[in-house]
Amino acid sequence: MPPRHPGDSATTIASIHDVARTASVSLATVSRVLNGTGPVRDETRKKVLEAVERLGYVPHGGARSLITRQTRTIGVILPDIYGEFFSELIRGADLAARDAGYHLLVSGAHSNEQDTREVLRALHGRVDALIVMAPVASDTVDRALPGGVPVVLLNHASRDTRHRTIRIDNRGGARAMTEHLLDLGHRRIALVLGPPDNEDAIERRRGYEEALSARRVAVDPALLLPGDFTDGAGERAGLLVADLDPRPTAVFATNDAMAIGCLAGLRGRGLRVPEDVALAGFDDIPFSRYVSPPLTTVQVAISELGSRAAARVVQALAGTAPTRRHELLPTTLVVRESCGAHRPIQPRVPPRAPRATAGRKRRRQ
Amino acid sequence: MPPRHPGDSATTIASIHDVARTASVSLATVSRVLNGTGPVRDETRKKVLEAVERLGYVPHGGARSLITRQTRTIGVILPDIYGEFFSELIRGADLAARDAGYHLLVSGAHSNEQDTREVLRALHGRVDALIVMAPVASDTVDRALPGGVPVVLLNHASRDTRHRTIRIDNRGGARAMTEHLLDLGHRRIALVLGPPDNEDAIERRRGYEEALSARRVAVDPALLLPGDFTDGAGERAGLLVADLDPRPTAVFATNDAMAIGCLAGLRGRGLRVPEDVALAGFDDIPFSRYVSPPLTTVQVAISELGSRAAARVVQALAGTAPTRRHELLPTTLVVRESCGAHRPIQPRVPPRAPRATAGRKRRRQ
DNA sequence: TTGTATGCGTTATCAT
DNA sequence: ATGATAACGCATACAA
Repeated sequence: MPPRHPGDSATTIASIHDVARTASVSLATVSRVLNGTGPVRDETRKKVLEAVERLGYVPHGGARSLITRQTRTIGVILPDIYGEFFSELIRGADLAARDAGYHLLVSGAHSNEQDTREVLRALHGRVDALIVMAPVASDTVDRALPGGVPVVLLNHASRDTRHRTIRIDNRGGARAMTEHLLDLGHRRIALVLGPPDNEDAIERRRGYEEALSARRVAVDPALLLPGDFTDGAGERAGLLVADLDPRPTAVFATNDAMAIGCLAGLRGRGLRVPEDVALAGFDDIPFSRYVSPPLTTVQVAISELGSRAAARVVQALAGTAPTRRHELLPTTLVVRESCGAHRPIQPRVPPRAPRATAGRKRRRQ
Repeated sequence: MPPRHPGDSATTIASIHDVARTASVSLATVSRVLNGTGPVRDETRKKVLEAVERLGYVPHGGARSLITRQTRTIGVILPDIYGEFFSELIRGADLAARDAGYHLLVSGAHSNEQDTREVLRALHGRVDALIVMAPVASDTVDRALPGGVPVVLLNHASRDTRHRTIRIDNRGGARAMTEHLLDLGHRRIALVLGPPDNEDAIERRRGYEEALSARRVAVDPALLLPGDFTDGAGERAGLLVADLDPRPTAVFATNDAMAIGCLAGLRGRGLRVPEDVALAGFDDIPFSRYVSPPLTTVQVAISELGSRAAARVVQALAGTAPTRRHELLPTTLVVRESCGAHRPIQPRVPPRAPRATAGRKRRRQ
């Protein structure tokens, strides 16, 4: 072997063969030392370790996974929505995955099924399990995936899939919020909708309708405002609400981004929140407590959704604890001030109770 | 081969061998058909494709990458900070990576070097290139990585590394903001610091100090408030500012999360923004325009940071366009209302200009 | 146009 | 305690 140039070292990668040759032992011995399998004499071990150090040897994960038949990687497929939500989801999943010694292979932004299917195929042999949030049919997953790969579907529409699913209790949360507004005396409650084909949006709307029906309040189609989960749509909805006649006394935006946009829209029309119009959101993103007035919303433990998903596939991989297939993640009503339930704090006057602005939480379900 | 049970299909995965046998051709032919390499008779191709379909065969990415020596995957290593920032970064990187036919393998939350090093090692053979944002020494990367892997360091401290780097112009942005506040007549400008060991935080502070020095304004240590990039720290800083004597006339928080928290803190002490204290942030997260008053801040094109990073490693992989090693991403001053530059909008009175609330942007550098 | 044989870097099986 | 060798699933140089 010719002597290496300084710059060469960057391009020459040592394999287990090189280590074996340098240490004058066999491949098997090197492997044993590195993986702690089988007995090795202390002296031999030292020789091997020295060679490893000298050569800067790092095992090739790809080759290893070919024979061990596991990649220690979990694939995550996400739809194309951005913002707080996904960073939290990935964060939660990464934490749980790392705890179990797994990596995360994320792939986002998939609009159509065809696209998603290709990504699924490309992932075969690169991941041990999958967390899928994209809006794909359950059997599409089966088709694209060559079996044996545990899958957990996040917020998936159909309940009758054989795959594991975890869903946020969107309906229950929306129901709780609507009931809360009804309790405050509101009867004309506008709802800012999400994307028509979005499962979360559909469920939240359903919860709203259920709550109204249960109280014998008619669902007025004129109060159903279009939206798409972006703040821009919320702002437009706010303007619409201001012009509605008779004007709704409350607005329930099906996510916080729209609620915050809506606040700007209402303000733009000179309306005060909550004095003129009560406002509520959904998600409890971190900044919802910093808008003024602080936003009443439904808390969703997003990072927990991610971590539970990861935990589920990991335990499926380990073959332990065959928990029930379908899981529902509860939500929490967070009452702040935008709905008018609390007396709004007066500027320049200390609040009556020290922590009066803090969200009071009520567990649901 | 025994007949498969319906349930079996999920556990039995077909390999290229099975396809070859089913189609009565050789392995090579199947490979040729699937990869479009070499000539194949139409009839043979049809046979193979049929077999593929019937067996539900999906190529094994891991095995393939072993021989082709490329995984078509880019590793992303992130530090442990959460929120808007990373979702944007990953989003940008994923978009650019997908465009070039690459996947993203993300791994977050690495506190110490030791931890990071192990992750780096584990990634060998699973990724073709790396985007590293963790606070890790440049030569640690070299050590843990077995060479040949293109790396781009994000917001890395030392400029003298041989690795590619992309840095946000934190210093320039902070300088611009400080100058802006000075232009508005402020002389006592408090600075809410970030984590002491965070490179972005350090650079932002430096920009602040440079701007003051350039104008012959002394840097008062009493105006340097501790922080850690969280909204909680910002809130505490807000309380501190209110109690300072003499009170600063402006507060520059080194990120938006702290600025927003600071707003709450100032409010808690009955101070108005911008009338009593001007306020400015850094990052221009989406919600900074929705707080009231809308936040004056420095815009950072985060998703572009991600996409450029991905683009850089992709082009390094392709061996094209050896762009210069170190890149600086410019920032933009976004003047809204929290700094008092605009006349605050009067509630219930239409603003004088129709778009008076919109942020006015000024390019920098 | 197609098939055979070799190797990618590793672990696992069986000897020794 | 250690070594030789066969897989793992695929691509490819070479032969036919």
